[in-house]
Amino acid sequence: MVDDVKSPAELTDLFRAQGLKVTPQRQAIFRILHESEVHPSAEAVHAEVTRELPMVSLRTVYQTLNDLAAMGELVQLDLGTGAARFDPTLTPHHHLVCDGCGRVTDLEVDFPDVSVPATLHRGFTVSSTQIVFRGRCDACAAAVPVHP
Amino acid sequence: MVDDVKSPAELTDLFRAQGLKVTPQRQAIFRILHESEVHPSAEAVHAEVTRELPMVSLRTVYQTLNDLAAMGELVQLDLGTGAARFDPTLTPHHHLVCDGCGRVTDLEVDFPDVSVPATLHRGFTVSSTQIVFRGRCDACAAAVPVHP
DNA sequence: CGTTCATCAACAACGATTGCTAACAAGCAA
DNA sequence: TTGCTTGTTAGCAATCGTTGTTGATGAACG
Ligand SMILES: [Mn+2]
Ligand SMILES: [Mn+2]
Ligand SMILES: [Zn+2]
Ligand SMILES: [Zn+2]
Repeated sequence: MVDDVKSPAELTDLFRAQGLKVTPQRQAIFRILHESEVHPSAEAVHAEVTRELPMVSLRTVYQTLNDLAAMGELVQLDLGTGAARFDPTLTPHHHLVCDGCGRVTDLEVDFPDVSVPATLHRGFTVSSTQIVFRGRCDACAAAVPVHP
Repeated sequence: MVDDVKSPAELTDLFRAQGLKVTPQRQAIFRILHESEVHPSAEAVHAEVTRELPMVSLRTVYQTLNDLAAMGELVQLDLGTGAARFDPTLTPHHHLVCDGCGRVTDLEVDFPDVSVPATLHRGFTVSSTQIVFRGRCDACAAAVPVHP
């Protein structure tokens, strides 16, 4: 079972409960995240939002995404693709990252053997484990047969 | 057996073979990388270099680190710690990243079970697998006992 | 020694993100 | 409804890490 980002209605309640106001801009962001199958950057969310509300600033999008991440309703990923990616899937999972187009795909597989051996952790306390498989997605592999 | 960055002498030969000149600045960078136990950022390398050669510009450091990375003699890591880190250990391995101080520690352990199941890779071709354990190093765990 | 290339300084510029602030508008009370 | 209060927004400046540009200088290599 996958723990996804809450529905726009639930996020609305949550924001009100935190004393935050629920604006049309925020509601649009809630909706976009809830419907998103990808791992959008702030820019990408902004591009979506401005299709409905052309005047929303990128600043506002960052603000709301940060608020959601701070509440734990959204996961911020830094995968070395330039911009941070926001993940509406809250359950811990891993990722395939395409070096060609930057596409991020979920890998919902548990690797129970992956942990730091007690003899090697030297006092380090692990709070999260991220596995990133880098390579090329089907589309990018087809586009560049041999050499770039 | 660990495949480390080549010695200053070897890198000197390599640069000459590529038609690149070997300057005191570059030699200092070669030496620093060869002696480094950490995963320095370009800034950190620059700070070291300027202890010997105070006039070396950060631009030159970036240039040389990029040259080395392009030759495959140095690995550039993006671990979400702000600046890129340069890794003198060339053998594939994994990392512990401290969320407190940004320290990066090697984990030279092989996890043979970590791979993308054939039923799930959907045409994705994996070229590298990175495992990052995030958490707190001993020093940072001690510094922040309960709450920040 | 002469050619070539690297370096330097001093910038500007970049992309991603955050800080600042004046103007605005949502929420609430009367 | 009206008006007040306060959170929110848009717009812009600024930040950080990194790269591009310039032209003058100097060093490396053959
Ligand atoms: Mn994901
Ligand atoms: Mn390493
Ligand atoms: Zn791709
Ligand atoms: Zn630490």
